[in-house]
Amino acid sequence: MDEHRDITLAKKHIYRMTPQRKVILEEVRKMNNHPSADEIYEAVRKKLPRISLGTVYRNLEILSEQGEIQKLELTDSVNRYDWDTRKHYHIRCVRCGRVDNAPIAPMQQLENELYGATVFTILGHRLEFIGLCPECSKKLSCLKNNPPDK
Amino acid sequence: MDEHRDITLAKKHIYRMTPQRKVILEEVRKMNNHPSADEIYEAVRKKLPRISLGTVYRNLEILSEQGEIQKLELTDSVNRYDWDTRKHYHIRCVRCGRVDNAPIAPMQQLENELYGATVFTILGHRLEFIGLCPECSKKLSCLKNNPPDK
DNA sequence: ATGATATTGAAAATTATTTTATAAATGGTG
DNA sequence: CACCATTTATAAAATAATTTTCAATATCAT
Repeated sequence: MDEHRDITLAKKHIYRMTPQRKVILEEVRKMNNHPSADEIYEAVRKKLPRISLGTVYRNLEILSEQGEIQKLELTDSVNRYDWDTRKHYHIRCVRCGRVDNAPIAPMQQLENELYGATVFTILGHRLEFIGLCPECSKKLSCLKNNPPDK
Repeated sequence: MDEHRDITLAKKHIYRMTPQRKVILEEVRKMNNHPSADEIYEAVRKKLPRISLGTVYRNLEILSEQGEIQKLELTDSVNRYDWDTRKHYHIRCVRCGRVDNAPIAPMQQLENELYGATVFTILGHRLEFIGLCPECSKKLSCLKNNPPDK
């Protein structure tokens, strides 16, 4: 409900490097599939069995705030995380949720097109492609020839 | 967690026109500010005081499935609804959540650029601009000259 | 009017995420 | 090294948006 940003100009938090934070970062950097917090939790648990999910969430937030990782807020129910902090777009499978990078260069000029045409001050944009991964495409075309309900 | 789409080819539901559904549609058509389910609920309640929030959610889903309205899944915690079902982009204020239409034409050719460059079958794309509405811009520039914490 | 089934209201369930409280760990300083 | 102000971890509870359940109607093609 209240998702308004914190606008205080308070002094920056000084973060400490903890074993938990280090392992979380290492694990995210090993994952190439844009994992969710829960998937990262499961991976980290193998190294630190007593870690709590809350710690994972908190550290993912801190790490993305620090620019160590990128938080992907896709039009999906779950947020995903990416070790690659460079600007790039994504493509998401509507059926299974798989997320790949979209091989297309970021288009900053999109924002320029709005200049003067809106009363808003533009800060950025978000572009996400929706599609079907090869596996789901295949399953769906099978279903089409052979519907499950006769 | 399980947000995979229903892929059954079962026979289409036959929807009935209820007073509730009709009032919900009428109210959304009156609103120009991309209202959330809760805002629609409040508006509808003035006409039908005994309606439940669940009914509003259920009908908004049905109405958007039927193409009577458009469901906007922005990178916001709440979904919004739009009486205008034509393809268009939006710009959202990061601070207060206000959503305006983005005065820029839909770019279908964006999807073509991915053709052959990804293993996905492209179904669509989503483009959302992030910014500050005039009111929030003003408040922020005041804060800059006069920070709340000395 | 009748009957099959879609729909409602109210409440409970779900899901992802955030917050709280208490205890423990960290790292700069004397 | 010991002290100490914080930051952080854990576990559990809280939150918030949305969905589901279920028993009681309402709808509409026949």
